[in-house]
Amino acid sequence: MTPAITTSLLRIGDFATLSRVSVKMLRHYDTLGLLKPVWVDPESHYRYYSVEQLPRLHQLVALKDLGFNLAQIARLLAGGLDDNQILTLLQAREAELQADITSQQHQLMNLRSHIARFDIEQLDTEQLDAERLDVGRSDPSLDDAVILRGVNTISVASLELAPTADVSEGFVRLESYVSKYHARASSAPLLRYLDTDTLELCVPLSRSITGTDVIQITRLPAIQAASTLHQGGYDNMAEAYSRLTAWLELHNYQLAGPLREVYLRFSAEPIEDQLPAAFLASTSNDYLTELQLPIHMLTS
Amino acid sequence: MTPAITTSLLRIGDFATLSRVSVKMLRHYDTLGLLKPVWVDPESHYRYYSVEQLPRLHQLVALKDLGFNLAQIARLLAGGLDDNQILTLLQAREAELQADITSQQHQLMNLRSHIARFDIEQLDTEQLDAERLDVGRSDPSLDDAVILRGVNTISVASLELAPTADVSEGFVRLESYVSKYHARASSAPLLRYLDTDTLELCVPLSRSITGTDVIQITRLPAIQAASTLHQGGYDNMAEAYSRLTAWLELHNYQLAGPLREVYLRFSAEPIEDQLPAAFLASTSNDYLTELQLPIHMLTS
DNA sequence: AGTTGACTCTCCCACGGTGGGAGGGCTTAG
DNA sequence: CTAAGCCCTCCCACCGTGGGAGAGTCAACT
Repeated sequence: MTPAITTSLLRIGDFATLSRVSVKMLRHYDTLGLLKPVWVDPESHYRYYSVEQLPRLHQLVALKDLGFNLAQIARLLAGGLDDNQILTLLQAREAELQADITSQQHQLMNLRSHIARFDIEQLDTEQLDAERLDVGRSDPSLDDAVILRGVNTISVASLELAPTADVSEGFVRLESYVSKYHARASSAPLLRYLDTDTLELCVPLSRSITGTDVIQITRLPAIQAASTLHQGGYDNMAEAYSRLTAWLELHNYQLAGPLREVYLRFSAEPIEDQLPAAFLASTSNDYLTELQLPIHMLTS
Repeated sequence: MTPAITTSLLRIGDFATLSRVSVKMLRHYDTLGLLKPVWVDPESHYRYYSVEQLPRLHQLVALKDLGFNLAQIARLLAGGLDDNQILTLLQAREAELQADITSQQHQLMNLRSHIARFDIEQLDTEQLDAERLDVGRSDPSLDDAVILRGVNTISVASLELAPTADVSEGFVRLESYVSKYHARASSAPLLRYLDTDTLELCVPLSRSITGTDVIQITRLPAIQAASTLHQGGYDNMAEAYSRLTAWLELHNYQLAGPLREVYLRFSAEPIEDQLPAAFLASTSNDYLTELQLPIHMLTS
């Protein structure tokens, strides 16, 4: 009983049929060195495979189905990795996949709240036909002025003030303090409404510096925020605020932190003229302010 | 109070800073017609944007975050779609996303069962060191011979037999019946163990034909299957079977239907010689059989 | 032995969203 | 007027997959 298995050679098409992997891909795996044919005719360059290669190919496909890319599969199939290394790769992939799923679930919830909004509008339609004909109406699908966006953590120098205090004087103090250290990051200054009798002015930092009694160095947390823009002077921002709160209710989100006003374009005080020019506006018509309302997504 | 808003024009870099979208992408959106600058200098070709364009850009980004591609976004932003059309698009995207998530969750469970297997092995290692040194051992990460794969529905002509009956005679009957109709699909014939005293022989069909009293035309359901290959004659397939069942236990899956034997390479009876040559083997050493064990994934 | 049809070879291109870089023009502050 | 920093267009790369052109090869049937 010698195990004299003399398997016949398969041409690439037959091997493709057997393995249910396309000819194109087999050739690709060959050039990548993932699965070389057992024999290649030196004259015709025809690739010849053997059934013994099916298990390896199936491993390859299985790894692909786990979401590894071909480079990673090459490393895994090459062997020479001990169990711990393999385990690490698997776990890394697990974490990645986990993260992907979470982010897609967020997408899905987001999408559903948009769809829900349509359903509400359709109900309205039935009841409020008369009114609607007059009103005309903005495009309902594309939240005209409010968007949901992620905001990263920001290192800032901050200063707390009473609501009655002079805000721009506070910013001047902050900017001049930060500029002494040459630590000004080139992003927009902002303000947070910590509670009804505290404002917090923030100026982004490019590196860590030390604070003072009143000027604190902190990191603002990353948030998901409902965001809207207000263009023009600061006297009429009520509209933007009501847009935000209406959106919040409609989409069924919950407040998750202090509101932020981000000053995207504004008038520079003399002391602030080291700021990136992109942020400077010449007239109050050009002022641009982003309102960010931090939210939790309700896991419905 | 005329609304004479005369906004200044922004160069692409400033607009990119404000919108947090890269310059590259702004140019790309321009060429795709998704967001044209309000003005382009005809001499220098410099693009000039206005802050009024930010809301549109933010809509664009929001849609991108919902997973729409740029072509779809173009359609959505172009306007001219009524509510129902938009709703349809949103729902289509919802379904797609839902499907993606499901498939990724399958991936994740699959991945976890591989990881779990490692943990088990590491436990074994502590307890069974002595033995293991002798045994040598196959690579544990890449289930050497068993893979998990999806199998699509297959239209087949089928014939039920008792386990004692002559299988190859049954296949001859099936193949000759099917070939009369020229309805043979070019994939491998298979057998299902319906219960302890019924075998079902199946021959894939390329189109629907009518059956007879004993030859039935059906569709095999799509399954997830643990799959392994057996090479050689049919007298010693026990090893392959035990591989499968061991794998099943190890990975904590549940049986979800009758086992299938797929005859990937075998000896052709004369009557069957219309079969694709890829399936024909000349010696029993070249026989190739795939065992498919349909499984449910346990939602752990 | 030659023809024919099916198969295979290599090489190039495309997708989509994003970024890198080269080579050259434009603007604006000093 | 110069230098630095913008901006322009055009090309290339990623990654996994497939399409197609043009040429060569194999096997089966006259």
